[in-house]
This record gives sequence, structure tokens and C-alpha cells, in this order.
Amino acid sequence: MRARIEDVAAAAGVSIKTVSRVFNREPNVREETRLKVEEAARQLKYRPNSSARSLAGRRSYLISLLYDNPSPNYVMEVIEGVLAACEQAHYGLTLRPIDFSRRGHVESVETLIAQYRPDGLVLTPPLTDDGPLLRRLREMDVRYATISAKRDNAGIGATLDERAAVADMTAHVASLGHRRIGHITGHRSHGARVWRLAGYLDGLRRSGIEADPELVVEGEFSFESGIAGARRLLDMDDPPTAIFGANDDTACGVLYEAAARGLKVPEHLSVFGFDDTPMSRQVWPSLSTVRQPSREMGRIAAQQLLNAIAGHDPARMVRVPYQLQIRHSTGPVPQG
Amino acid sequence: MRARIEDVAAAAGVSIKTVSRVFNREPNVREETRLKVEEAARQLKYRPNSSARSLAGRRSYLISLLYDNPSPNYVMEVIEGVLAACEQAHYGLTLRPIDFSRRGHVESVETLIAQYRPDGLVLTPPLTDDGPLLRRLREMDVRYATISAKRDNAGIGATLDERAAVADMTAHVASLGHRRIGHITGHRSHGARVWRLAGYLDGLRRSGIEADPELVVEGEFSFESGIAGARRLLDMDDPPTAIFGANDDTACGVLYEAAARGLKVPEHLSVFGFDDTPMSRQVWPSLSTVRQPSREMGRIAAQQLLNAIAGHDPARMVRVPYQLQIRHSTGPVPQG
DNA sequence: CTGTTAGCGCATTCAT
DNA sequence: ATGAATGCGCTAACAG
Repeated sequence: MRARIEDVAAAAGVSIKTVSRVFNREPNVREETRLKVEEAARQLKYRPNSSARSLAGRRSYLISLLYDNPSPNYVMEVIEGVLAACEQAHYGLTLRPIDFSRRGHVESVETLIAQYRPDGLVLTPPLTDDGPLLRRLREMDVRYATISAKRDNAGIGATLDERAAVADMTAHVASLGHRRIGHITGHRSHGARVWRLAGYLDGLRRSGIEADPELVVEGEFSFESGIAGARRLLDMDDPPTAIFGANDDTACGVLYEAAARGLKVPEHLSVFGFDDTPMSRQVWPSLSTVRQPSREMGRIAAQQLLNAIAGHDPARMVRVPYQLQIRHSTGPVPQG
Repeated sequence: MRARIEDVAAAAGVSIKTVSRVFNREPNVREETRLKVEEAARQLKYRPNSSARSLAGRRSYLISLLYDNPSPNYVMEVIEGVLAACEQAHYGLTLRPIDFSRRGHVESVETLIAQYRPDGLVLTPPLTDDGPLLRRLREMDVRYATISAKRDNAGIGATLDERAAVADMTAHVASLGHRRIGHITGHRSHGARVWRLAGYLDGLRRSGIEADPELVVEGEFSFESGIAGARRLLDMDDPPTAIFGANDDTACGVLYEAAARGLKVPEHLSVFGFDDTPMSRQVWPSLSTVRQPSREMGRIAAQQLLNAIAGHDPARMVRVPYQLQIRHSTGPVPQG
């Protein structure tokens, strides 16, 4: 019923190995032969059976995406990008949600590997910085690419200069006259926490503002932590006139708390975030933030991984550009 | 290096067929033999190679999720649920984003099937109602389960009584004194559009309100269509005092437009949506909406599909309960 | 540049 | 209740 490689070979009048060569883009096939094979395959609607390919080729033609991220938007964008890269390379994707905070997450990855034999993994934060996991992967000799890893000068994958981005954004807000700019940090396990905090401090310094440690409060990249952080900051005797939430969720928490208090944004308080999630455009006022091209980063990381697997082009760590999105939540410092 | 079935057989002193029987829970194995095999497998850390299993067994141990949905939150929740069901059944999941609006989407599914041979598919709206696709699936004899299909009395999967839910919610808002309640509909291709519109009309009728066709405007389940719809409704000579956005994105668009006009919610305008997305809690004021347990629906649909594949328990269409979430965007009708 | 010959690791007859 | 033989559809050496 379903066409097999030998049917295509027969139809094209060649051997099955030649068909295999065509489909795997191997060299040593005459253009004319290739066309014959492709035509036959099209007519028969031939699709290689991936199980047979995997079994014979000792490769799964599969990569896995590991994630432990509370932000569905982020994960979906990364998935889209990874899928785009996979499709091009005729690779499949398996997903693995990991509960990073639980014991046994390394073992969960081991099971995944034993069962599906992915040819490589794509890691998202904070798994990118999980020492035990990375160590085990190297022991097992499993390739991986990272997205936004803390150590962004090693390995392969995609990163963005979050530190510079936040510094630029902070300096921009300072240029609007703000001198007391608060920051609600990200979760301790993320490299992003470190980069964004450092960028915030860079931005202040560049603007000739001395950092006030009181204005930096703990957060964890969540909406709730944005509310809690905003409360602490706004309850101060000398509250900040601008607040940087370590990501958009956090910043939206700040917007929420400001609205709950009847504080107008940006007239009374400026707010900015990071990520450029869809929500940042859909709140009122819309949120000033840093655009992080997550889909593109997923695509690039998967692409680098697939390059490494195929052994073509030397794979590397690609730095993607950021972009400030100045919208309506930032404005001049209030007078008085 | 990696243990194979024959290694286990040798270690246990049995034939490979016996090992196969144990791993596939087939009958005709003495308890004593079973234990021996299991012990040997554990020692050798044996994991069946899924490619070989698929190839020999003509089953992929894989199901595919097809989606074409602009809402990342929704898709992620469904994915989580489906993954949960898969894990339990030792099944893998492949994803297939479909561009429903483009020609050739049926062929894209055919390619997926030819290549990965999934043992079944899970469909999300609006693919659940795509005639040509469904017809082709039946022709190819591919099983599928649906989530929120338009025809929810046939096939297997999960549904929710959206019509009753919206009727309840609409009646609740009417009970707050509102008499002019507007509705921004969903996209034409979705069954949800029909159910929710019908529920809205039911709710009005139940509250003794005559429906005004002018108060129903076209939308498409997007934030932008919420803004556009709100503009049309609020620009009317006798504007509604409450607006039902066909989903939360749409309702958030209404909130946005209201804020842009300086209209206070719920003092001047009540707004409600559908889905209970995270955003509905994170906007100000928080959105009254209907909770749809998407994760659970994904789990159930996958579960039913896996049941059908295994041939156990007769699979069916499961109706899951809804829940009204009354938050801060709905309130008494303004006086005067 | 192309074809031939062996398996990949397992499930599946059919014996016993 | 268990085992031996056959092949799933393809890739991987090696020949030509």
C-alpha cells in the first residue's frame, strides 16, 4: 500500500542505494539520475519511514527540547523556532518539560535519552546552567545547544546581550529625568537575573547615577513577584519614579499594583520590562521593554545543533541583536 | 555498549521472545520467568529501542498533536495535558503546527503520517471542524481525538459545554442590571464562535432581554479585533453597558480600548471573556471569564485516543465541567 | 558515479 | 509456556 524505497528504485530504474543517496543529499549522484529518482518518489508519494531510517542509521533523526519555564509564550516561541529548523533538516522534535526544582530531573533526562536516543538536545534557561545536568550530558556524550545560557562564551546555541540591552534601556529612562530607578530582579537560578541586574547597574553608572541598594528587591520572573516587589518599592519613604521589572511578567505585576493604588503610568510612575511578550502590547498602558527574538533564538540554536550533528559548518554560539521597544509605560519624571 | 534484547535473554537464560513477552505484558509467561527477566533487564539497564520496536511492530508508539491556534497559552496547556497522558502510556508526542488558511494543509498532514506513522492524532480547533482534513483521515484510516469540536456528539475526545457556560455568565451579568450587553464574536472557522454566540443569546433570553443584532459585531478571537469591536460598540448612540469578548484576548482588547478612552471598568463598562488565560488575572481590572480546563482537556483527549489505540475501555467523547470566574471587570450597571 | 550484501533490534509467525 | 526462524525498511560498508 505505502511506497517503499525499493518501489521508488524500481520505478526510477536504479538501485535502492541511489534512492537513499538522493534522499540523504549524499554526493555522487548525477543530476539526471537525481531528477529521475525525485520524479518517481513524487509519483509514488514516497516518504522514508523514520523508524527504519533510525534503526539502520543508528541515529534517531530526532532532537529534544528541554524546558522548565513558567512562561508559555516563551516556550511556544522557542518551539516554533526549533520546529522550523527541524523541518528543514528533516528532523523530528520531542519535548521534555523538566521540573528543575525537583530531585531526579537528571534521571528524567537520562530516561528520555535511553528511550528516544535524540541526536541532540536544545536547552532553555535555567536548565542551561544546571551543573549536574550538563555534566551528565557530557559524560553520556550527548550534544546540546543552549539558549541564553549563563556562560555564553562556550558551547553552541544562541544568546542575546541582555546586559547591554538593559543598560541601554535604563540609560534611556534616566535620560527622561529619572534618578531613582528601582529594579525587581529575576529568579536566582537564571543567568538572566545576573545579566539584567548588571545591565541595570551599568545603565545607572553610565547616566551618572549612584546605585541605591535599597532600590533593588528580589523577584522571580513572575507576575506575583512584580506585585510584591512594587509594594515594597512604592511603600518606601522616598519611592522610585521608575521601576524595571526583570521580565514582562514582573513589569505587568508592577502595572497592576500601580493601577490598584490609583497611580497613573507613566505620569506618576514609569515601568519597563524585558522580553516583549504579547502581553506587553496588550496591557494599558503598553509596556516599554526589550525585544528578545525568542523564536529566532530557538531556530538558531536548533540550527547550530543540527549543524554539529551533521558535521558541516562548524557550529558556534550566535549572538542575536536586541531592540528597545519604547511604548507608553515610560515617560518623563514627574515634576516636584 | 547498550544492552539489547538478546543480552537480556542471555542473562536471564531465556529466549528473546520471552523477554519480548515480558516487556509487552503478553500472557503465557510464568511468574518466575518474568521475575528473572525483569531482574536481568534492570541489571543491564535495558531500554527497548523504539525505532526497532516501531519497525518490527508496525506501530510508532507515537501520537501527533495538530494545532493552528494563535494563542500560545492555549496550545501550551493542551501540550502539557497530552504529554501527561503520553508519558503514562509510554507514548511519544510529535507536534504539527498547521497553517489552516493555506492550501496544502491536508497534504502536510499526509506527509506527517507517512513519515512518522503516528498511531493517532489529537486535533484542536479549528482543525477539528475541517471537512477535507477529517475526510482524508478517515480515508487513510487514521484515528483521531478532538478537543472542542463543533460536532461534539460524535467521535472521541473532550468537550466543554461552552454554550451553557456563556449563557450562565451572560445571565449573571444581566442580573447585575445590565440590559444592553454587546458581543464581539469569534472567528468564523471555529465552532466556539457558534457555541458562544448561541450561549450569549440564551443568556439574554433567560434574562428576559430581547437581543439587539446591532450589539453583535464580528471579531476573530484576537486582541486587535477586541479593540476594533469595542470601538464600534462604544461609538454607538446607545452603547452597551457590558461587553462579552468571545475569548480573553478579545476581552482584553476591550479593556484596552476602554482605558484608552478613560472609561472606567467596571464603573462605566463591564467586560467579560472566555478561557481564563493567565492574562485574565494579570490585567487591571482582572477579567471575569469562564474557566476552560485546557490542560485537562488535552489529557483526556489523548487518554481517549490511547484507549482507542490499545483497544481497551471503549473510548468516548468526554464532557468536562466549566466554571465561572467572576473577578473585577464586571459590576453593577451604571446609574442614569 | 552506481549497485550488492549485510545487518540495525525487535515483533511475529509457527513450532515445540 | 517457550523458542527458532523470518523480515520490517532502511543505511552502511564495500565492490564495481
